[in-house]
Formats: sequence, C-alpha cells, structure tokens
Amino acid sequence: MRSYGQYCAVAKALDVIGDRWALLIVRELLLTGPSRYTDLRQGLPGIATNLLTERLRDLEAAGVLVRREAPPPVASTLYELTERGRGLRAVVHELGLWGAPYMAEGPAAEDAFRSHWMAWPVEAFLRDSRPEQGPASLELRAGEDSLVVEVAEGVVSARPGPADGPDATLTGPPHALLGVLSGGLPLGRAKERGVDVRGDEQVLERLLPRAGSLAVSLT
Amino acid sequence: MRSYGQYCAVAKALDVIGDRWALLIVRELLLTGPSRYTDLRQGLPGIATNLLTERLRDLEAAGVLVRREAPPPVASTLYELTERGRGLRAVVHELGLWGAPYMAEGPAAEDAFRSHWMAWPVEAFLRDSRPEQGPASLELRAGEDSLVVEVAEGVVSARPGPADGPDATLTGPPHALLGVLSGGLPLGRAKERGVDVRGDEQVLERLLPRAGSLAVSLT
DNA sequence: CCGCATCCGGGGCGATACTG
DNA sequence: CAGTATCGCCCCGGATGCGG
Repeated sequence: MRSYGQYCAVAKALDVIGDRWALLIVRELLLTGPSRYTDLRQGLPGIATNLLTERLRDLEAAGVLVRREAPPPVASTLYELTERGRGLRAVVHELGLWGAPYMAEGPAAEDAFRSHWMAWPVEAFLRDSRPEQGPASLELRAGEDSLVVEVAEGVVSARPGPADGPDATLTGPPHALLGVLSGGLPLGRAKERGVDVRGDEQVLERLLPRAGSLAVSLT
Repeated sequence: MRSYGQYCAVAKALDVIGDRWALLIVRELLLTGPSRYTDLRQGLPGIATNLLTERLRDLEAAGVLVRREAPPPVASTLYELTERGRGLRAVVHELGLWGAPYMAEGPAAEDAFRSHWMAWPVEAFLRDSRPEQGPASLELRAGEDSLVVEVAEGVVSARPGPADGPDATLTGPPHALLGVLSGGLPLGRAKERGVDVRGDEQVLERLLPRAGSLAVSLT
C-alpha cells in the first residue's frame, strides 16, 4: 500500500499491515498455524486469488511471514508467521474484543462462517472449572468444517478439526454456538435455536462461563 | 468500505475501522481530544480533504465519533470520540507498540511529523521517579507545533502545546527526541544530534527511563 | 479562514477464466 | 494444488471552487 508518509509508530504499522485483507491473513495464520495456500483461501471466503498471492508476497517482504517448502511426501509450500508476525497477536486480539459486540446481532444475510474462527472466542471465554478431572475433548460444528477444543490440567486449547472420538459434539448455527460459548445463551435455549448436543454434556458444564460473568456477550 | 462478509469479530471490526485513514483519525482524536476539522487536517498530513470529510461521516454513522456544535464565541463544529470510539485506545496502542521498531530507522525522506504524536511515547515511556517533588512541566518541540508534558504526584500526562512557562524545553529533530524519550539515546549524544535543552535539566532526569530498561528502543 | 463539494486521473480491488 | 492473467470498477489522491 502507499505509505502514509508520517513518522509515527501507528502510521508505520498501518503502512505494513493496513492493506485490505492483510490482518485477516494474519488472523488465519494465528488460528491455524502454518498453512497451505488453499487452506488460507478456505479460511478467507471472499478473497480474490490474485490478492491473496499479492498479500502473501507483501507480508513476506515485510518479514511478517515466511514461505517454507514442506518435506515429502507432502511436498507443498507452507506459509508461516515469523516472530514478528506472531507479535501481531495482541493487535488482532484487541480488534476482536472491539468487534465482538457486532457479533451479537447475528450474521448478515451474506456472511460466511468457518468453525475454526471460534478458536478465538473459545480461548477468550472458556475456562476449565474442574482441573482435577482428566483430559477431555469437545467438537464444535457450524457448517462444513469443525473445531476441536481440548482441555487438560486446566489448560483450554483449540485447533481445526475434526476430532478423533470427542467426548461431546456441539452442532448448530454459528450465532447460537457463540451464544453458548460466551455464556449468554443457556444450553436449554440454545437447543431451541437448533443447537444439537451429542455425548457427555458434563464437558460443557466444565468449560462454559456462567451467564453474565463476562464483559462481552455474543447473544 | 465494502464488508468482508465474514461472521467474525475481527472482520466486523475491520468493516468499521479498516478503511484507509480511519484509525489515524481515531489516533488524532485520542491524542488531542475534541478537535475541529482544520485541526484534524493539521494532524493528518497527506489526507485529502474530501476523504477526511467522508471518513468523519462514516465514523459518525458507525457511532465511533459525534459532531458537536461548540458554543459561541468559538462557534465551530467539533469532532469527538464516543465511548465506543475511546474503546479503540487499546487497538491503537497495540498498533503503536508493534510499529515502534520502524521508528528506530529514523524518518523516511518525505515523512511528515507533528510534535503531539509524541504524546504516545511520552505516556508509554516516561515515569515520575520523584513523586515527592512538586508539579513540573516540560515542552517538546520538533517543528512548528509543540507538546507539553506535565507531571504531578507521580502522574505524567501530555497535551498539545505550547506551554505557559515550562520548567524546561527540549528542541530538536524528531528521531533524536524519540531516542531521548525511549531512554536509548543519552542526553549527551542527543545534544550532538541537534537536541537543545533549555531550562532545568533535572526535570528530564526525573522523567526519563534508564538506558536499556525498556523492551522498545526508538534509537 | 473554515468546512466542505466537485471533478478527474490512476491504481488498488474484485470476479472470473485459465494454466503448469 | 497453487497460483497467473485479464478486465471493469470504484476508491483514493490531488486540485480547485465556493458558500458561510
């Protein structure tokens, strides 16, 4: 992008990651780790292929990410954040916090959704209230893809799915699932809104926040 | 700007403040408080007047800022952040932290600079090491305009200048002044680089960080 | 002087088609 | 799978004009 031409740290940052789609590419790499071109495209619905290529080049030139050749038998090029790129975690996190209220309205008619985007609310909202219990896993499905939430020794983590024999599976529309994650939508009401729970419901009780306990509600 | 069409908090945030110049307008209002159109233009060198107008309209429609009619005898319209707009402070702060390393290289040939942009490094870097002493003031000048730093009872604050009888005045090129503020450039070397100190130099010793004590150096 | 509105050229962006 | 090529459009940038 054209430089703002201002000797100011905020302007200099925007010179590098202020381009359209740039921070969303960083979001994808933060959420999913090293990714192939096609995976990035999958996680960035709406992006034009030439723009994705151009941004990847720009961000590589700026030292935000690197291309890496995966060893055989995969034999594919991977895009991976550098240390400098991972330094954008706080920026993306604050943007997500600020944008969270817009999620309460529910998706616009044409909005796309990917389950792995829930990794951010999962790590922001979910806590292990029973750290003395053994490890457990939970699969979230809100469309084609899925997200796996794993908890062990008090630590909650998320990664793109699917899960291998999860203790529970939560399926439903994105808005309802986010409502459940944020604690604003009790499980009973969520079921009325199309959320389906399979497996051990106690995993949910272990992880979910209490209603109204958070500053941000996605209901 | 055109929506990303993604049901994700980060994308929704960028739908609102991802437009070019939008976050820099927020930066200005965070730094200087309620401002007139002309003052904003002064603090945003390089912006086209139609774009400033258009962004102000967009941000007003989004609830980030409000227009307010100043009472006589000023009789001017003021632009002011809403509570929601002030919520962007953390976003701008993290962007500044991430962009700070680019300041170390010094300004590009065509970079503009405004003294009040130093308000961010001032509040990020300066601490009152002698809170038992009375209030003091310091004026920073790096061009036409100036920034006033005031310290009282351990609290350091900054506002656009000029100062009324400051205890000390620091004048010089932007890069050198930032080096002094960040603690990476000792005052002796700074004087070799064109920094001029007038008044009570002890005010500086009271405020400046020790060399190397900060994670970010602007030298 | 302040606070815009209008006009126009250029380039970034978006959608699709195509290729090694 | 991982891009390249093409093309239309709209946003952006710079200049100018203009009413209060």
